[in-house]
Amino acid sequence: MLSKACEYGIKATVFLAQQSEKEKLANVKEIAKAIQSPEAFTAKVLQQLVQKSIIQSVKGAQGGFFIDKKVLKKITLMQIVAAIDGEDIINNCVLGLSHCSEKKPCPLHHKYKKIKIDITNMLQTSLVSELAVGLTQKLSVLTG
Amino acid sequence: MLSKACEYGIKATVFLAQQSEKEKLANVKEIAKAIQSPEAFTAKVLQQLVQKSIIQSVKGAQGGFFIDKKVLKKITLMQIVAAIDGEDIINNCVLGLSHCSEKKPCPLHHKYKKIKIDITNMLQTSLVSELAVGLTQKLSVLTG
DNA sequence: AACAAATAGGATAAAATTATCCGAATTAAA
DNA sequence: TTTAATTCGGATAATTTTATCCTATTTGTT
Repeated sequence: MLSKACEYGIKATVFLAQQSEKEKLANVKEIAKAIQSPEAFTAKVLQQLVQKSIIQSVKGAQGGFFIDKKVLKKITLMQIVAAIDGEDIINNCVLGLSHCSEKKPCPLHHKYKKIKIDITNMLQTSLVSELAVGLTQKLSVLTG
Repeated sequence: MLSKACEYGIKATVFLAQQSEKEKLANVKEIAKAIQSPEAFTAKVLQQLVQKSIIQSVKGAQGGFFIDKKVLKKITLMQIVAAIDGEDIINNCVLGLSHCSEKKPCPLHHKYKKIKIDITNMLQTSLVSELAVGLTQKLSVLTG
């Protein structure tokens, strides 16, 4: 469903959102520890998110990553997924047909349609900030 | 979501169901052509399905694959997915946590719960025979 | 009996994904 | 000004997935 890179990206962003609420930077080492992910690989994912302006970075000693407070409340999961995995998850046919459509549907098209819409909705309406609140309130976890 | 192998497996089985209704065998070449998949790789997938007794094979000249009429009407997509990809799609956490649960949920757990149930239902209630009927009636296609 | 058409299955190759390593650039702190 | 911490980005490696190739075996047909 989601690539490992994307899973890391989502978890890292939620963690960063939590830190940014406290006006804190977090560096790769802290992030990788918080989400139990390989450090170097996580660094690559963070780079992608910086390039797409979803998160921001500060170079040099005492540097790290953070999320701009102005945009923090508007970041959706869809933005992260699109940045890392692209929009395949929303566009692609469940059986891999290139031109699956209402007119020329694959055998599973109609049965899968609603699921795809639900996934799209989940990604588009889930705010990173909201997930971070749940984390802070210990209603959810990033590891285990 | 589904691996390529699994996509081929589902399409091949639906095609075979269609052929088996007509009491026809189909060999790898015919199947691969019908579902536009690489022949040798498709052969491997078919082998897996034979091993799990989802389809049957006839060796030697004029041989090929078919589905036993007695079980044809009972084969679900879940059986095929489980045979090829395993049950990860049903069991795994959307963010990759090993022990994601109601008690210790990942940040997306509750939002993803219903989707996972819907996917499970789709796979468990979709009969290969039913999908084959749609194909025969030209309500759906396996290629494109 | 010989041949040709098939599946079975092991070995190998190619491609994609995941992961690591290292050097350059940046910047705060000593 | 030097040093240390850090991101950036390129190169490389490991693993998994996808795909191909080849040989043995089976079996219908000639």
